[in-house]
Amino acid sequence: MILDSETKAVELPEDHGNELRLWLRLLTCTTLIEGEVRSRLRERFDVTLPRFDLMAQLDKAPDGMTLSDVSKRMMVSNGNVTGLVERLVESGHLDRRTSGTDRRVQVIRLTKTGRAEFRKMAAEHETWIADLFSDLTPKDVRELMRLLAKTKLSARKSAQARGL
Amino acid sequence: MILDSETKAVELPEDHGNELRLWLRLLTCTTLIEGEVRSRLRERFDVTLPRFDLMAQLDKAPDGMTLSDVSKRMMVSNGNVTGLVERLVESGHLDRRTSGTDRRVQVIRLTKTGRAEFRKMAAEHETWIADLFSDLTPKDVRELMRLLAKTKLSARKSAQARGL
DNA sequence: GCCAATTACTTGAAACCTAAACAATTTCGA
DNA sequence: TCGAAATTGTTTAGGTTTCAAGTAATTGGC
Repeated sequence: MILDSETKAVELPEDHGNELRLWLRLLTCTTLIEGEVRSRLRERFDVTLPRFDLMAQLDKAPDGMTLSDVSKRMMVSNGNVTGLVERLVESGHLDRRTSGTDRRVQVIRLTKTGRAEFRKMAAEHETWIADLFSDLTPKDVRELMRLLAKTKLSARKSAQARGL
Repeated sequence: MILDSETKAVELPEDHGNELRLWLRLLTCTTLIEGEVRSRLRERFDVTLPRFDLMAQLDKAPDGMTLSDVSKRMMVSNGNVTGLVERLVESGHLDRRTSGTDRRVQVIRLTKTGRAEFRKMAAEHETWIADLFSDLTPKDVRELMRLLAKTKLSARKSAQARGL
């Protein structure tokens, strides 16, 4: 099948080992940090990471969010959010009500208790993250931000291209 | 409580916003790519990501691995591996036997079928990854590798420090 | 040789997660 | 205005995941 190595009109198995190694390293970093945060959250506040993440989204939206918004922001499935919200309403951290203008829509927001509790956790959480990244110089951080932004765009583009 | 802003012998709430934003971006990238890989694996080969990951570990170890090895490498809990292996043995992808020298130890390896199937998936998987990262230049890739290596060390150190 | 500590793995409960099918509601074109 | 299409959220089934507690086997100090 290899007929023309000049014009590249053939299917040579190119070497993508570097990209693969990069992906594995990216995954390792994330898993490592995520696991550490997860275990500290449980140990210190007896809360799970998904709950913390959901509350973090809501803390940034004083007027509340719809379940779809949350689902998109957190990049998790609809059904997942339903269950997560269910448990957080149950525990008194979230308030949930049907939208006045669209009866399909559920608007959720943090309760007073939920917000206070989250703020306490968030403050400590931020120091954990700073500590986990503490060997990086400010320049490293800037450079990583830049390269990850580029990565994000690249991945989104590729995912988008497949979607159609 | 703030008495001495010169010697820094006080607890000022420092700003770690940049590290936090970096972490969120890192998480976004990983989630994005992982979700894409997950959905392509399902669509193309009807296999889940955890199964693919486990098989990938075993493909690199022709003589097999113990469950503990797998658990450490994949950074998941022991109990998780037990169930995962269970299902892969059931489906004929894995072979599992008790070690001859230590009857607590289970050694697992890919079956012939399992290996063949994995190799097919892996080849395609590699092109997906290359595509997802395709907007990065070789220099970007090198630079990311370097910075992520540094990040990994930093995080490991911080996690280690807490562990004792 | 004995027994306490460690190691390897399994089990069980609860939570998390996805994909797919579904019901309710809204939107919008003809 | 009517009805098809799209949107929002729930439900269901099947996996994945953690943590904690438990069992079995080995190791090492005495």
